[in-house]
Amino acid sequence: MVTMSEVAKAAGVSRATASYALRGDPRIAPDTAQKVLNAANELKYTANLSARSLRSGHNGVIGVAIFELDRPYPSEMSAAISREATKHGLQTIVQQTSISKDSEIGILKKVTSQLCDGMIFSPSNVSDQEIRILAGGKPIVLLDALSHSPMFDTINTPCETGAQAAIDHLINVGCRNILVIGAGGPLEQTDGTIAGEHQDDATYDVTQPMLAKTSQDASVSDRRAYGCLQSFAEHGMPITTSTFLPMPRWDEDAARSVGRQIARAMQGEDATSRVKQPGMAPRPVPHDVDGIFCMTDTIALGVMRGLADCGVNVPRDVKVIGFDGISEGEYSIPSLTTISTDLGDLAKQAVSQLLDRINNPDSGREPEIITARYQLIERESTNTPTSK
Amino acid sequence: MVTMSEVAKAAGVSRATASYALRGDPRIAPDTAQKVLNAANELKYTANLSARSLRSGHNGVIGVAIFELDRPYPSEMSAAISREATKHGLQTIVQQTSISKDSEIGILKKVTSQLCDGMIFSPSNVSDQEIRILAGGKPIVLLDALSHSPMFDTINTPCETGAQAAIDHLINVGCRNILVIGAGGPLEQTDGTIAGEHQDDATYDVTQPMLAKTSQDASVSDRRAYGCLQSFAEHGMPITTSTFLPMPRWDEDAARSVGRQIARAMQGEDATSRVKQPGMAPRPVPHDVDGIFCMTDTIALGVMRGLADCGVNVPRDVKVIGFDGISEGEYSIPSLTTISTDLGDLAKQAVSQLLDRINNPDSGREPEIITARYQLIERESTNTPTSK
DNA sequence: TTGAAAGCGCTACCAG
DNA sequence: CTGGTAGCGCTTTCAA
Repeated sequence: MVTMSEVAKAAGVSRATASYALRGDPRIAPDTAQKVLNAANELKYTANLSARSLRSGHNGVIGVAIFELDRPYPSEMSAAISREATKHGLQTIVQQTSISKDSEIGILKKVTSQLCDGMIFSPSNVSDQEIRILAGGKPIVLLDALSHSPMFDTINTPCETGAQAAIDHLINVGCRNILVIGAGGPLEQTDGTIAGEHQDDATYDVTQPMLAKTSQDASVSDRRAYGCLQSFAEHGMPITTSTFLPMPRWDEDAARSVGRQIARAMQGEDATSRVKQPGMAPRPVPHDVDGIFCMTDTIALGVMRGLADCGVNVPRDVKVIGFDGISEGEYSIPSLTTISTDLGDLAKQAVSQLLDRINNPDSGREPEIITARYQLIERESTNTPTSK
Repeated sequence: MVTMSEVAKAAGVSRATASYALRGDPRIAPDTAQKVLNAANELKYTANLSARSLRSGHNGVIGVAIFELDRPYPSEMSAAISREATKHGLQTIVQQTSISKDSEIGILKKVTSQLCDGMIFSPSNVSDQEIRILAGGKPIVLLDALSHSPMFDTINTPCETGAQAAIDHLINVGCRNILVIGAGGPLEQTDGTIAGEHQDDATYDVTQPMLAKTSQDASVSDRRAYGCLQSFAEHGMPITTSTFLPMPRWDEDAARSVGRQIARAMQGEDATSRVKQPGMAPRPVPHDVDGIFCMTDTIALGVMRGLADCGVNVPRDVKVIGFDGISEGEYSIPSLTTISTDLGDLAKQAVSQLLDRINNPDSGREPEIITARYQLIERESTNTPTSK
């Protein structure tokens, strides 16, 4: 491995001069600098990042820590951040935190915060407090913070407005019995049961539980549920104990199973259908559902697959809209209408905030909360017969 | 940031002793070690990776460099490697190399080889020679090398046997006019034209061009094309100038367009159909195609989407099989039959090779070439009426 | 405008 | 078994 000393010697200057010249410091005379650059090229010199990092405290690398690498949304997000960082001359390294939930903390502590000048982090199980400690003073930008007033700059996905737009869209295309999948909604209580469930599936005044919840929580699913409520309220549509169907895990397989059960309910095989999921009490599901909003595109694709398993046609029998805008939804059959988070915008904001913190470590400015843009992308899964 | 000196002081020992104790060196007395560990815990000490790396030359982190982060196959592969590395107590960082082709080299040089003890690299544009220089002496394991005799340990996807199994399967389910999408096959010449194309789509003796090609090239598509040829030969099925349909870019959008054009050809709107793709001369496509093998699942999903756009039903009108085994294919409609590369096996082999090189840098053993396992997963896209 | 020298935090060699 | 100590390669004062 060729070191800076060798370059300096080859160029006939001192190590210090070489260091300045290589980073383009103006205090070095142009021709001296050129000599050093030539020598470096000649020897194929590359700066040792560990040494640089150790000495100066930064190395031009930022970290991205996401839950899972092999899911479409996080991986598209990481790719977008990576591309954005490149525009600023930064390198990006990505880490998945999920491998073992217990070790999530250790992973962050050990690598992401140490190898990088700062990190963009999508938290799942760790609190702000813990993150602060893990980061070791390095700048952090959160993606979808878990609390309303996070300790770090935060870029949120457009949960409230996006979800509202999703329900608006379903109503616009004629849906009147809408099911929301992946969120407990205002009726879900902390013990996992559903408020008013005993009320025999009738309309139920949700004002109290709704307010109680939305003032405390800030999880992605709660914020999206809140957006749904806004839309329902504006359209004067009542919600019932079967409007929201929570899912213990947001994965495609579970969604497919839910899709199948909804299909059977729609086909009336069982008059009092309830959806069963592992680790959750059975939940009632409306028999006359004509529109479904899923918390993520992945859930939507799974549900659509489950509906197809049982011969229910989307969009003819029921319309489906997702959230995220993963590219998979463009090529699925039917293609998926979705609230597409603008990942380019999200990445731009996240990198910009992080850079500001890296470059002005002592600015002392308050954490900023930014919401990324979104776009409603209408595709086949909510087509109406006349609209095509 | 708390340093080792502080831990040592708190524990009442020297820095050296602290260093040994923290890494569990047996020469330190158990109770001394415990004292140090307690102090470290107390102070929330974390080792500085840059310093460790600078001094000892390794830090327990391995790098994975893939082309694109936001495509299913590479991201699933990275996730698998990441999980495998964890089992060995290693951390993994992932980088995408594609941001700009020009910068691919710079990225490798600057980060992946410097921040890590070694790297697993899926090459796209750089030669072995270049990689060797970029790696700066760090161990490298290649995924799907570009040459037959690479300079590094290499884990290959099961191209030949997998592709052969794919064609075998299509033939088994009754296909007689098979189209291979994404590879030029033996007839594609270095100038991009097709040998024997003037022969009016008739059967054409491909022995010469086939041998000429397969003895030189080792790209993934060539190796998969070779597997196809084996199967065709064994079944006595002739190949024609329209058996192989190359694609300039393996992306879903281009595949969808190809799918549409094939659909139109099948529907006989144009008696002499040719598939047009940007940057490529129009290629003939068989009108009576009844089975399609795509070089990747992503292409297959795009093609199926294109066929669906034009009302062609899979598997009724034509059967489709892909390659890779991405999870998307399990939930697509129809679900996709595929040659699924065993990513667990691939990851295990890759990490194991890399670890051996890291731990025995001077073993001098020859580069090893390993082929990962695969599995044929039969799903709806090749279902026959009787088989379900 | 350049050079000398002092470390960044850690590991690994020795000596005790 | 433990402690002193010399750097890993670089950046960054401070002098010249």
